[in-house]
Amino acid sequence: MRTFITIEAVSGAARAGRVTTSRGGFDTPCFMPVGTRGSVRTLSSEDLDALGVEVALANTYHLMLRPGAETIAKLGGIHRFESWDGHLLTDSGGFQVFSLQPKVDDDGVTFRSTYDGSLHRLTPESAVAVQELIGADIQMVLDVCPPLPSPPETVRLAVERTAAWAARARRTHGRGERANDQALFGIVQGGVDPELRRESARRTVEFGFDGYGVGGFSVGEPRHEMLPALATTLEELPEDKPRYLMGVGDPIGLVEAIALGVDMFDCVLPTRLARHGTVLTTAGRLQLKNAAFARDEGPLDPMCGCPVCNRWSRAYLRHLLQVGEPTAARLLTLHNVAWTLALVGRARQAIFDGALEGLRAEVSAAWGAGR
RNA sequence: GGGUCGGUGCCCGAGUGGCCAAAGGGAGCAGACUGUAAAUCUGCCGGCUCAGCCUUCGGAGGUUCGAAUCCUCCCCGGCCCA
Repeated sequence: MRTFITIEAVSGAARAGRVTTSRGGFDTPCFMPVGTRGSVRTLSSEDLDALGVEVALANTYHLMLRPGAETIAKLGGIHRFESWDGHLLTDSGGFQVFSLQPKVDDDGVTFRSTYDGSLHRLTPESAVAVQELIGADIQMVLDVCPPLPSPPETVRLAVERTAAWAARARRTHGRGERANDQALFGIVQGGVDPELRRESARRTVEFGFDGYGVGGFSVGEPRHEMLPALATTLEELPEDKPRYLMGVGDPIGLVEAIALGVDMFDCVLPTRLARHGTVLTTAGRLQLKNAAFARDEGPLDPMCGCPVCNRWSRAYLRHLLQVGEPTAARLLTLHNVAWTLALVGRARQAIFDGALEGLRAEVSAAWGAGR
């Protein structure tokens, strides 16, 4: 089946539609809460169901090390393993190229396991093979993601290698037993140079992927440098394929990118902030640890209808945080994910209603100065 | 009653003549976090009219140019003996 179709363009560049995969459809724009080991850490698959998460993201890097792709395959694949019926996207491990500072050469990457220090190798071909074994619905090609700022030649090299690796991944994909049910996304690089982005996008599109990831952002660059480069990228990506901005998840970033036409996002920010006590609200970020909330009986966000806001007070949740209860991390994660999902849902509706500008203004006002 | 070890900043706990307002934890306060090595990291944390001064290391005296550190007595704990 392995087909991806975005329904119709609505309201100029911004679109809202439905992507179809072998597991059914999901709405776009959509947000994927990111989990290190295949789940969202403090949340279970059951929680994700309850929250209405459409696509979950798992990390190839971790799964190939523990429990190992072969083990997951033996156990019937990642969906069965995690008891997750929704869509599942695996990151190729390319981000580790950036965050774990491994050795990168023309053929692939070598890195050390953060579990036991052992050496491992990932190539465009093996990354695809591992993801097929895991059984992800949507797989990402192995790419090179340099930090920003980086010298022009570094960004250039990342674009070249990513393109070469895309070609190799494309050739490899589909050879596995279940590969026909699985989609493969290419990834665009190019730093904050709009024209290099354009070039990278064009070259990636030539390989004819099922969807396109936009990587290399959210690595330290200011928003005013990201958006122009993102804009030219999107101009080159086909409108009938999902466009996936990797690693962006702050409220302004989400809404601005959606306005430019992005369909999918993933980000650790909502879950990490939650674990550290920062709460996403309609009025902006809220540092729940602040003493000011010790006796605040109100909900985290009066405008939020999530299960946490419906039941517990800021005072209680802050207390859990102060005494180090793991429940605090879980409850706040539940809220932050629900809140982010609701924001993206509002954006989706706003596109249909032609009211995206209003939402942009609202989010910009609440989250303006900070990030 | 005798012996012995000890009483340090909100708490725990280093320090045993100057480099000590006093290590290090914890707590508290504030902040960061964007394809998760991150339940992590950073800053502040006696007071003030703040490159200096004042008040602090159980209490009171004393030795010394100078003491949380040495001496004397006292108060309070732990342990051992009676």
